Amino acid sequence: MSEMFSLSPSHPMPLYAQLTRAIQFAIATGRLRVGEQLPTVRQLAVELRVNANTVAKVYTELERSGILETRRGVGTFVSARHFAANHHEEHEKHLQELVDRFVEEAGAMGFSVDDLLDQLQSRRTKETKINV
Amino acid sequence: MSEMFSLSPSHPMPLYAQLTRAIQFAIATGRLRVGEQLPTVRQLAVELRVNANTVAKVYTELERSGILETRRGVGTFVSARHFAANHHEEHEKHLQELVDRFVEEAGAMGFSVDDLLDQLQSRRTKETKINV
DNA sequence: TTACTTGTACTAGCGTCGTAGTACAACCAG
DNA sequence: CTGGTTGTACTACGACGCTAGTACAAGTAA
Repeated sequence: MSEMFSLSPSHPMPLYAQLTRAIQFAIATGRLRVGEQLPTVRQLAVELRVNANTVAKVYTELERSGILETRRGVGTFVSARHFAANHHEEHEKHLQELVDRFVEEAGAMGFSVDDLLDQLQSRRTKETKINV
Repeated sequence: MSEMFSLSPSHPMPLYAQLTRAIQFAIATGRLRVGEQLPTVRQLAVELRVNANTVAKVYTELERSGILETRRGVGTFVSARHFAANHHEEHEKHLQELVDRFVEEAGAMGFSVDDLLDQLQSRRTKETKINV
């Protein structure tokens, strides 16, 4: 494990957000598997040259989302619960919220839902998306 | 013109952003037509109980985007240039950027483009969207 | 030119957010 | 129990963004 994740302090996106995304992405793409242990808060903090609290906040937040599971004195792990049966409902809800925001923003710019559909359609055929 | 726009100071979205959206939306829906004059910076500031500078910044920004046109000593108007022939390319570019962000965010959450398409599809049939 | 309108530039204050520092609490292994 | 690990709570500082205040510049109309 040379470098688990990588952050750019100069990037406008805050460190904690970058790390959150990185972890979610790693799980979604299978680079982190269910049950697997993540680096220690301090360990990852040193590696990323970041305060331990920043890492801890990310872990806490992801635990709240049900993605991670943490045991004091042991470590933090990729949760199995998140991938259980009832997970679908929650996940679906997130998707709905995301699309809500998206449609709203697009509307303010004068785009219709159909415009968005067209754009997305062209992407579907053009690119080969990473499959989880 | 009782109240051109309305803002919520308590809303987390900053005033300038609210106003920007409101103006864009008014133009997109035809409530403000090409060539029409907008309220004066100070006039609108008083009406919205906001500093004149806040309104001015919004006007300036929208002028940069080519949506408005301002003439000193006269006022600010809805630009015709923005709706010219070459406007389409630029507008299309904005749409692409928006969709880029969208797909990226969704990807981080583990959603595929097809998932997004499904969600959007259901919205298209469910709601009757405002047509510009 | 002069009076009055318009938008603009500069500055300061305030709040919020992100991050780091430090000290604490829970847990495991011996 | 004891030493060392783990995550956690609290606090404070710095930076940035948003808004307001004030003074200025450019244009119009008489």
